[in-house]
Amino acid sequence: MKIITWNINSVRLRLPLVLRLLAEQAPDVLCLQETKCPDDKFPHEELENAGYHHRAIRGEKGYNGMAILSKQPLHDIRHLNWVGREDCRHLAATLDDGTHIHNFYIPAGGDVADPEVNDKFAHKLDFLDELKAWSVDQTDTPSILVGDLNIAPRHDDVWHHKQLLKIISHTPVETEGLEAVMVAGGWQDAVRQMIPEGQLYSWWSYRAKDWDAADKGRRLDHIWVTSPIKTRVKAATVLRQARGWEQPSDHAPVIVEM
DNA sequence: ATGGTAGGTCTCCTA
Repeated sequence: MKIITWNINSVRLRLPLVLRLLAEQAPDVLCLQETKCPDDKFPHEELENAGYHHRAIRGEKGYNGMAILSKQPLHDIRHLNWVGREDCRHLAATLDDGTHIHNFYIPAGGDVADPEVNDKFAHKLDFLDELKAWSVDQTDTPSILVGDLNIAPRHDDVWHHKQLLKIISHTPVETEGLEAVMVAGGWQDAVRQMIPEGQLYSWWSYRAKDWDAADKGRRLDHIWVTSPIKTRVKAATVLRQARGWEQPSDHAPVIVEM
């Protein structure tokens, strides 16, 4: 089984890229974030024709938005509200074999790394606290957590550790917070399980003149599994070339095979 | 220290 997570940054604008990914990679399950698409405008027909007959969607106008596209049935489609909000940052479903899939879009957190003056950063830290508390109950279930977590936890998940210590996505309070979530849930980083060494990124800013040459990336997108299924992880890849496709997302797809 | 790009929507917000 192959699962892919991708922050698509508008599923309608980039539908051709989604179809290309599905054709080239043929994942069993594709989890999208930032669809920016209300449910009544979701491009069902094209995805149905691509063979993804099972779709869970949860969108809103303009911001956020989640989707799970699958070749196999999706059961018990559900979501939780986080930090007392109803924004579309979580969507979950269960596969035939009982594996739970949780698709997340953690708040980016704004620019100033101080929760006292930056409400968006406070929101992000509150989200992490709730994720930690929720994770305690996931340890014994066969679960996969994927998504744009907007945190690059390791030194080699960013292009320059020291230069990014005060930059949101790599501040100690975030990286330690994410580590606490992993410990609480017994989550295993499936990508680093397969690629334990070296620089690895899944996001490159639109603002760079030449993202590929500069290569100032961060690993913001993740695929985790709980302990009961960690030995099933067989391969992991970041599809870096998708960042170079025509009119790309600023995120590359992250792929795990189990 | 600064400004750089992109998408959606209604003039600016979020990333």
